[in-house]
Amino acid sequence: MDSPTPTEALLSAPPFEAGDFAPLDECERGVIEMFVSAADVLGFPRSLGELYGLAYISPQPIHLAEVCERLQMSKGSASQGLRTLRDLGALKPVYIAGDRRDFFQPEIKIRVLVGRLLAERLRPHLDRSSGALGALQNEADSAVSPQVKKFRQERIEMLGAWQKRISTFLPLLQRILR
Amino acid sequence: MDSPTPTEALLSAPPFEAGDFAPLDECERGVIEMFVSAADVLGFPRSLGELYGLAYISPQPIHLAEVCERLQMSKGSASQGLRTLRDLGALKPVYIAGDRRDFFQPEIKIRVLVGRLLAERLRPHLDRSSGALGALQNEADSAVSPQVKKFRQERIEMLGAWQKRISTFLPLLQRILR
DNA sequence: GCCCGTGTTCAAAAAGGATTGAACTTTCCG
DNA sequence: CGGAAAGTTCAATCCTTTTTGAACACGGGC
Repeated sequence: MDSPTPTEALLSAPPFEAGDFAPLDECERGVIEMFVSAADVLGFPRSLGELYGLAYISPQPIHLAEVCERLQMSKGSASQGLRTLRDLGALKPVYIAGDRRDFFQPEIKIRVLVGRLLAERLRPHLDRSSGALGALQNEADSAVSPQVKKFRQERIEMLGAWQKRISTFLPLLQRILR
Repeated sequence: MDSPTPTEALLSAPPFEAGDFAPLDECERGVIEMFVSAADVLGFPRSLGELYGLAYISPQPIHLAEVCERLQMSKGSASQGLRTLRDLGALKPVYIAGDRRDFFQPEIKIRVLVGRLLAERLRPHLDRSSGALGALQNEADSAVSPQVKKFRQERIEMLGAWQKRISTFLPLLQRILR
């Protein structure tokens, strides 16, 4: 597989082994780039942005072999990435009769995407810290001086207020993103 | 500075060189831990969480030497971290007459904090991608088949709608967080 | 001028994540 | 029962970010 005809070498420009899937065109690359950038903003690895981006701009459901070749990504990375996105609810499995491969379509309802994201990211943090807050209140009581004690109580109380605010804001956000 | 009396050695437990500032107590550690966790959620380095957390729970403005010793952080890290947080608007410089050191207090208005964060993180991405969207529309026009062309136009249009939605949502968020 | 306190810079080291690739499992089909 | 196709797993590797530490700048005060 290392001896393409001169014509092939010129036409199928990309210098990697030939395969069954077309290389990305300009438009696909552009869309994927935007999702990579978005993934970056959200602190997700680049590969997740690529995977979702490809799914988003693909008229047909995508599958492992396709993304490996078109995104030039290892099978391991693609497999894990697809699973992560499925667990996140960003990619939905699509059953195709008579085909053993696992196909995926993107979830495109922004409300669902954001909801899952918040549940996955923010919830755990909120839960952890709201649990810790009570203990902190007690710690503050054993402060060195009365002034410091009062200051700490205020600050910790404010922390609680922030959390409550955020907690009440999340459902509201869900409703807004309809 | 390496020969404390036996009593000192036992009382000032922590096994690092003695200094001018008290080690963190339980309460301070707990609060800082929460901000470290929050920094993690937001994708900021741990040290930024520590710095802001210490500032938040400190009745007095903090300064470089103090954070180095109390957080066991190198001068370089602390210096850069303080600057980053100042640039982000999360820490405010405090001038103290007759003292050459740079003191900082935390910004505690959540509206300001969130505003700066969005401006810093989301804006650049939104600007970049809204610029790219136009070009993508054109790319889509040169699609292979009419079906694909239509599909791509729809998807890219939806991308634009998402962005617009987010853009209009940000000012609203600002008003909600009052 | 010289020294000391304060803070910055930046090359190098360390740490932490992401990616790879090869071995492995499972399932289907002949 | 093979064997091929599809997917998973995970230790090793790679890469990016963070942190360190030492050298450097700056600014008074003596």
